[in-house]
Amino acid sequence: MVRMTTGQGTRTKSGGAGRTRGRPRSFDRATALEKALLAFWEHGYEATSVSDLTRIMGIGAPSLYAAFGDKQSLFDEVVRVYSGTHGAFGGRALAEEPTAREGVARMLREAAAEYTDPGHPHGCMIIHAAINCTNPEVEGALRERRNANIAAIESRIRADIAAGLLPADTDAAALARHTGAVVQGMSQQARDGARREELEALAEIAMAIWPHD
Amino acid sequence: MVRMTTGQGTRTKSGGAGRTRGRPRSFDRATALEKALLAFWEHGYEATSVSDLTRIMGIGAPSLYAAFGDKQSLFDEVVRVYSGTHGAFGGRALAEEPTAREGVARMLREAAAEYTDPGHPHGCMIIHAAINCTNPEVEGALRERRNANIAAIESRIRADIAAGLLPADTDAAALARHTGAVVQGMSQQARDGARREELEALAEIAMAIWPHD
DNA sequence: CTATTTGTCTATCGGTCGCTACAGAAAGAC
DNA sequence: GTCTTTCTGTAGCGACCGATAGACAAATAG
Repeated sequence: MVRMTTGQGTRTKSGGAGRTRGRPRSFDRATALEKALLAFWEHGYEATSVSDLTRIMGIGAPSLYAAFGDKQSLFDEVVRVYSGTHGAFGGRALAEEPTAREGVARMLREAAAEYTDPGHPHGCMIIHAAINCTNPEVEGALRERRNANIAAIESRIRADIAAGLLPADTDAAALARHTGAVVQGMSQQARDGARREELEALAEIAMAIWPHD
Repeated sequence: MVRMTTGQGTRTKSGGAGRTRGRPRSFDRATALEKALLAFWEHGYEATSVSDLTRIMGIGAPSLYAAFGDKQSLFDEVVRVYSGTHGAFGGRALAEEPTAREGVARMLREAAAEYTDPGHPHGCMIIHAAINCTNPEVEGALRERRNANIAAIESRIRADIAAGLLPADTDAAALARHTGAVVQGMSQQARDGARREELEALAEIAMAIWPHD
């Protein structure tokens, strides 16, 4: 296998002038990271081997370890990238819509589209990438992110209760858990082959539990 | 490690009189199968190694392979046992309650209890044991069971529509998918540490989408 | 140029995976 | 008793796991 030897990789931290010292990296770090993201998303943390990663990223194992640390720190970085891109629609919806109800409605609508997008693996990586995992740190990190997402929904609902937009006796925790469960179930069903319209119909039904207009 | 040598294992197929020929099995097959079930339930198919299994089941690897075939057929048998015991509450609820609504309500109520039972691993084995799995047969087998469960809910709803117990324009497929999503989300949250009362509150909210009494 | 620094390549490490060959042990058949 | 059948324990198979040592390549610094 012939690979490029004329290094034209991106300069990290090059503030315009100063190039780094030694031999330049022969691959684009961000591109390789995106490849790793897709692999982890599709197969999960443990089912994606370092050998899979080096093949998909197009680099050798020593390059991977030099650029990203070990497999676990590569995965950590992938999770951070995912949370800021494909996984950010929920937080955006809650932050940008005027009410919790509209925020959740948009979250579910966008989840139906995102989780079935043919351009990338189906479902949510945070929900599925470390389910059957022998590494408790990796498993726990994603669990905390899932619970944090539910807590964010609950917090948004509490804000609406405080603002008088929802009845004072609303069970914010249970309502948030319900929303989280619907999202998690939608992700599972997207992985199991559900189509976008099916998830949209599911989401619409789920919204019926909210106070109607 | 000293193990029993006086064979008193169960006689398979012994119709009362005729014992089988050679050396009797030194362990109880059903008990060992139950141990394997708990291990697979807790850690999933791939994250449970044959070495884990032999240690937990208290037998050597050759005994395991002689009694159960390979790892995959042991798992298949575990799944069948699970579906007939811990995983049977949903089908029972749908079959025994007079309406789909009451069936689903009972299903969700029992799921909250079952998924958080401290006597065994949390959540549903069918939903979680083969998520990050390199074996497509195992992964596909559980996916088919999940989709079959949703189809069973849909079928029960359609029966109520035909009987006039639900409005004729009810979207049975979407309603069934919603129920399935709630169950799957409850299972995930049970794994993530949710308590029984929290899941019960979640389930109660989910029931609000049905026509009220 | 040489010296230094950093990345890539080949080849491999020790460990674990699922699985099994083989010899011996424990039962019934005779 | 001996013969046959079946199960058990040891010991190890080839394949893959995550990770790295060491030699070489490609850049800058002087």
